Amino acid sequence: MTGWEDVRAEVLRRIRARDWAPGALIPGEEALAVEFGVARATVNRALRDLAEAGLLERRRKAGTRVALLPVRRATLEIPVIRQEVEARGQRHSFRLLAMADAVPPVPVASQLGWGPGLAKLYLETLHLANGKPYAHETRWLEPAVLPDPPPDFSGVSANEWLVTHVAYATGDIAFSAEAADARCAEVLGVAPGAALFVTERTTFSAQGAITFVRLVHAPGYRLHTLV
Amino acid sequence: MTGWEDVRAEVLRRIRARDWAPGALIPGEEALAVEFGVARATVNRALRDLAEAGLLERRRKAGTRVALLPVRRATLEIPVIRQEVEARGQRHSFRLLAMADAVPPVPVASQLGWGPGLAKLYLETLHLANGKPYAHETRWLEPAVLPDPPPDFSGVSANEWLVTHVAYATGDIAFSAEAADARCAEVLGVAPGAALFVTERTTFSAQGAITFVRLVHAPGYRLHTLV
DNA sequence: CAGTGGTCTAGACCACTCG
DNA sequence: GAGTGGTCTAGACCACTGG
Repeated sequence: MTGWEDVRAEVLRRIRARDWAPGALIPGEEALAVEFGVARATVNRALRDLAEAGLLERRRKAGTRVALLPVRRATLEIPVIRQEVEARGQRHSFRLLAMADAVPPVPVASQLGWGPGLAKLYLETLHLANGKPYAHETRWLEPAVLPDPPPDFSGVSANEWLVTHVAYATGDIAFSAEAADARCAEVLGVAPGAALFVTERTTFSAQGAITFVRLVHAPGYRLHTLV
Repeated sequence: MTGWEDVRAEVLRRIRARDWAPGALIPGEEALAVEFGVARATVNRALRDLAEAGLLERRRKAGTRVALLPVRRATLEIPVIRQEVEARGQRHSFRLLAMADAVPPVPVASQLGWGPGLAKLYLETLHLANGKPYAHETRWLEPAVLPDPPPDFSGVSANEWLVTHVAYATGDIAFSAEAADARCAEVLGVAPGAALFVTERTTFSAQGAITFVRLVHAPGYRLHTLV
């Protein structure tokens, strides 16, 4: 009946009830373990969870404090586009619009740590949901990560091939709102200047930068947190 | 030398190296504990972490499998606006543009489970960074959560008051791109139709809905994940 | 129903850091 | 230096769920 989730719930209750005010030091793990009648490891698990959520601040020797200004932490799921479309009950397809060796623009190259003037693989893909434009993908890809012969990106989207073959890399994701430029407007079938949701991702492996991808979503796209 | 992070690193290496292919069953905790020469709890901690990151799928009795299409999970930090502005090295200020009792529009009321026709508190705030428009906040607030007398929202932004006084509630966050309407354009000083980044949050406590807030950010706003 | 992960315990040592 | 959280261990029981 008294598991770590119960401990977490009780601690959370005390925080909300301001039994423990923001900024205040709360009792140590040992004391709480005695009070709740559980092992210290159980208390530790509960407090660690609340700390990860941003509600507590823990430091050795200094003890555990209630966060002064709790930073909301939210988790997003970024699925493969095919999954995303199919989760909406629609049929996913895509068209490879362009594929070429080319020198990436300086901002892209510098962000990925690619030397200036080096040619990389450029891919432009239009994703469709039930045959209607869903997202416009432009991608720069380190050709060294590809096998020989390279995969057929007109049969498998680069998006999906990378996830399953160069998986589990680290990276950075940024979201913004941008006005549709001429190319996006044409491809997505919207008016130039329309407000579009943009996702930009850089992906690194231990060997270096793998890819930079920019996804411009069709109007109406919303990104949702879990819970 | 052999902690749970070492175990996680080694498991991650095997996944990346495809020693364990996507979809494949990996050895049980007991077996791995023996192999690595650690306690089962240590293996458990490592595998649980990888499962939370979306790289493994664990089910009792069925065992642990490498995720077929690893869904990228990203964590965002949503700070209080004042912190956000100050983190950029700018000075935060705000102006309370409107405050009134009013009946929220039907979509808002229904999303929050508020009965139709009930009046709530409406707040409209402009946040400034170094005196320049930063974000336009429109908020519907359950008046029952306010103390008597209510806080002075022209002195403390509702954003910040709520975080420190009704903190630690659950909720839902959505992001989208929208064209500036006349009001936003005027307040933020941009052209009507400009592409703006919009954050919408609903917040619930155990007692029910607390608030719905819509933040329209000035152009150039980018939302970034942590690593 | 049997196997796997999920959790708890009691004790221990360690790492960090505050005073 | 000493107090606090971070982690490990060995063993145990439990909960879920696949076959």
